[in-house]
Amino acid sequence: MSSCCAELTTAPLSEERAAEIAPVFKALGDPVRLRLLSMIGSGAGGEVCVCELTPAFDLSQPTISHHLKLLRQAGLIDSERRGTWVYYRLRPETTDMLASLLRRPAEVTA
Amino acid sequence: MSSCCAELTTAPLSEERAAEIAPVFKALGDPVRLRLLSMIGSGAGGEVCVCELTPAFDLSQPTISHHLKLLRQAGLIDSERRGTWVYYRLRPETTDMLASLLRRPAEVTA
DNA sequence: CCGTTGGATCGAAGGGTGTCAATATAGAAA
DNA sequence: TTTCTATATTGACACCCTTCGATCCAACGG
Repeated sequence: MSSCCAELTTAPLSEERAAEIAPVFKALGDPVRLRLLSMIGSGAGGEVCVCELTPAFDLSQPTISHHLKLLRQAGLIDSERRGTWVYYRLRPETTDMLASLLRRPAEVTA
Repeated sequence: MSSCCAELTTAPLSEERAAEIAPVFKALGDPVRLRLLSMIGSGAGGEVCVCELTPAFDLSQPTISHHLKLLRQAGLIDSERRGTWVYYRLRPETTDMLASLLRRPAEVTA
């Protein structure tokens, strides 16, 4: 899973690589998941308890749990159970990979 | 549509901003559209003719046209008709916005 | 052991998405 | 105008996705 050098603007993506990346963007393509990810990513200590996420939305607990599962399956977050509670944290490798994919090659002094 | 400073990892996204951004990621959440975007983004002269895109896939012409429409509605590409042909080009402001949103704040010298 | 609480999973309902064949539209050429 | 070619739009179908209530599982406290 190479993650270098503005792939989007330098060469056409291979079919395989596109199939690999698309699901990650798809996971980001929902407002609830986007907010969940930003809450997790900006959480103090780098992690957030589910018990803090669920009440922040006007959605049922199973729905939030479902969205968290999708984010985890996309490789965007990780979870860890400690006692009764479950904590989620960002996986920066994944967001970094997407960011570098979208970045433009440094202005060819047009 | 502010686009500064690693919003994802610094503060929770507002409901409104999440609703604004999610559709753009959603447009990227399909392998065909990702490949289309990368072909357009890496096209010589900054633009690519539809007549070059359509035969590159094992899909019908209406299907490609549909995906291009979605990418355009998401603000990721623009189209221009010149004579019989239609040319698509990248809108870098949009991909730049996404990239900066995903970027991490420069390592707090952990 | 039992009851309670945090979280995940299941199953179903409703709306959305990707794909196609058929058709429509825009421009060039005859 | 008539015809041909390049894209876009329409309508239909199968599948997927978000959401919920109901239920299950794991961990702690009596």
